Amino acid sequence: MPARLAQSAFTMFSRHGIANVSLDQVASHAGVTKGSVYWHFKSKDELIKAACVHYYRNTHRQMNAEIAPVRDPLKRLERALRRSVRICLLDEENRVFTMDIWSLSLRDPEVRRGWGQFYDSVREFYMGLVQAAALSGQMKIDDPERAVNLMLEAIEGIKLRAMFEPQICSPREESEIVKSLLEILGCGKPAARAA
Amino acid sequence: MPARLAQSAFTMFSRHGIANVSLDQVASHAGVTKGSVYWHFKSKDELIKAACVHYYRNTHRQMNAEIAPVRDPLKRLERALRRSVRICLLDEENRVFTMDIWSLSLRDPEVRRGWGQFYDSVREFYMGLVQAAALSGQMKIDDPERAVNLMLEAIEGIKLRAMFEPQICSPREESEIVKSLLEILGCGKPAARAA
DNA sequence: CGCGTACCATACCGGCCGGTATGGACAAGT
DNA sequence: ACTTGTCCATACCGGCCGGTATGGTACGCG
Repeated sequence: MPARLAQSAFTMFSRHGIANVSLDQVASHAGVTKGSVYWHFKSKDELIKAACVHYYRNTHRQMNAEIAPVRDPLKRLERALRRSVRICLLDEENRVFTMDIWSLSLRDPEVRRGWGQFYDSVREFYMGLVQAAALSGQMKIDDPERAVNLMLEAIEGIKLRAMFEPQICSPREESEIVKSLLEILGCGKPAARAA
Repeated sequence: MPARLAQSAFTMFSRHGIANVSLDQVASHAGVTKGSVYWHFKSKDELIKAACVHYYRNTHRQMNAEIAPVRDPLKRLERALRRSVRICLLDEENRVFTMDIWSLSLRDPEVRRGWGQFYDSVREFYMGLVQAAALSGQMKIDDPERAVNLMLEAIEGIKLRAMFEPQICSPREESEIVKSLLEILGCGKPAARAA
């Protein structure tokens, strides 16, 4: 039941924003009442943190599932990137949730720490993919850590740009962006660098 | 007085977050009371939008002042980048305000539109700098628009990374980041691209 | 069967804050 | 001097929501 409440909290938070969701609504969505919420969590903040953990786990699970069926290192990297970009471009609920968590992180050190660890794990995830691709000789990269950091920064920026320029949320743009990210990683530049 | 209220609103919002600041506090900071606020603005949302406009204007003013004393195109670009990066790394109040505005943008189309126009102007600003540098032959760039977009995305990402990894907020990292951004723009790669 | 315990529903409180209603100070116009 | 309009202070309302207090139900256990 705690997991179910965390799930409901995440869903409602993602849909309407954390500040606009009361504990009554979360409880109602989970089929219980506020009394039950306060039995399992001692405050709204605790519930928010539980929703974050739910989000972290889900993200990792889906990301691993995305690259699982592919063996080729470069294709795995590209698949992961494509999924990240697609979420940034299209998943509006993801935007709502992450934005609110970022705002919260500014004032709640615990939330900030949790999200920071999540980012670390994402970085490690991509570092693994990049190094695998580099080992297989499919790409060459001078400073992997720095390149991955720069790429991750760009991904977050894309999420923001998608908010204010919905017109970039097309499959064509998606491919373009993925290509740009691969270029940051030192890969690609297939024809543009011809001159 | 409306300008003064907008200024006070921006200051308070930046310090404590929009949701945590009541109109009484804003009025008190400006030396008046809520009655005056509701005389000049018909709601808190209006005041928030006024604070945004204040922020846009200030940013443009300071940015232009930053590059004004320099003539060399490439140095102007680098100076602008350095300032943008520094704000992302160090200006915590800027983070608070922008985060809250981003969250608001998700639900208020008017706020979103305003911020989108602001971003457009920033892009134009950097496009001008990049094209000037390109015309002077100091850098060569295939697709300026695309490169500038990618760079701006990375800048926003840096603001986020600085939240969760305060250790990157050093002058040394600042220079590194500026160098990375210049590389995105097609400039630099001083020795790394030797191979 | 009595009893404690885990889990959940109901009812209620109280503070905060956006918004309003009202009145007063002060200047300008006639 | 009287009105009118601007600008601001004071007082107050009312809803929302986090949090609590309490009661009820089912189950396990001796």
